[in-house]
Amino acid sequence: MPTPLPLLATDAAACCSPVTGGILTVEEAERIARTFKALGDPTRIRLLSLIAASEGGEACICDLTAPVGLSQPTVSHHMKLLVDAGLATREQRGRWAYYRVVGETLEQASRAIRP
Amino acid sequence: MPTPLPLLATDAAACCSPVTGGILTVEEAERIARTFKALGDPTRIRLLSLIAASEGGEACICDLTAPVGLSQPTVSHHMKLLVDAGLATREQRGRWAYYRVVGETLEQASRAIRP
DNA sequence: CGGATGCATCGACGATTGTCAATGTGTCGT
DNA sequence: ACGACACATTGACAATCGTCGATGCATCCG
Repeated sequence: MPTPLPLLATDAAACCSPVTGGILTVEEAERIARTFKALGDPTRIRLLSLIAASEGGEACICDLTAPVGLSQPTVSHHMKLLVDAGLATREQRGRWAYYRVVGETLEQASRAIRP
Repeated sequence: MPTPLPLLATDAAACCSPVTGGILTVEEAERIARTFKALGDPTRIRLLSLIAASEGGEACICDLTAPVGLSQPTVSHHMKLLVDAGLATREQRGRWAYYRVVGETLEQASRAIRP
């Protein structure tokens, strides 16, 4: 079977014009800025890094509070922002909430500022 | 000659660990977040896009105020932030201040979040 | 059932941000 | 030299943000 349907392989790439690829509309600029705003805090950058480096690529809040040195509510707050921005996912399993990094969103953001 | 000295060919790449490439130090996270903070505003995203799309890849404040629909001091303020973040350069020529996008910084930021 | 655990939400606080009008600074043309 | 121009800086304001302690809401275990 010869790789049947590439089809929308470059889907994520086609969806968004890069910053340096022509004048962006206000809506496009707002969408792009929303993602980078979520990335514009050292604690959140650190949280993404910690989750990505965790076993199985996932971590719960209890694994994250100590490394970042902040209170549990604050970490929960940051994780909510990351989830809202599409940079992380949340999955409740029993008492714990497991977070994962969404590579697709990171790649999309990365592509948006590739010069 | 068998590709004599690659050496520092990947210099810009080697300078900064990516977010998903291991646990970042606080300093690295702060450096990365500083850049994305500057990119986390729709007006600034739009300004970069406008400058990059301008003739010669440069633009003065007077070219930018009308498209973004903000006052001249506000545009000056945003451009100062972009320059401070290393995302733009400023060159005074006569009465005008010409701004350009710094592709290297964009690429570095892009690389930092490549999953 | 009852206590303990993991997390989210709420309310509050100081700090930062985006915006503007007014003003200051340097440069050009007449 | 003087007015006009392009831009930066200042001061002020409302809005947003990052943080915490206190509290609420599930879920698990004995």
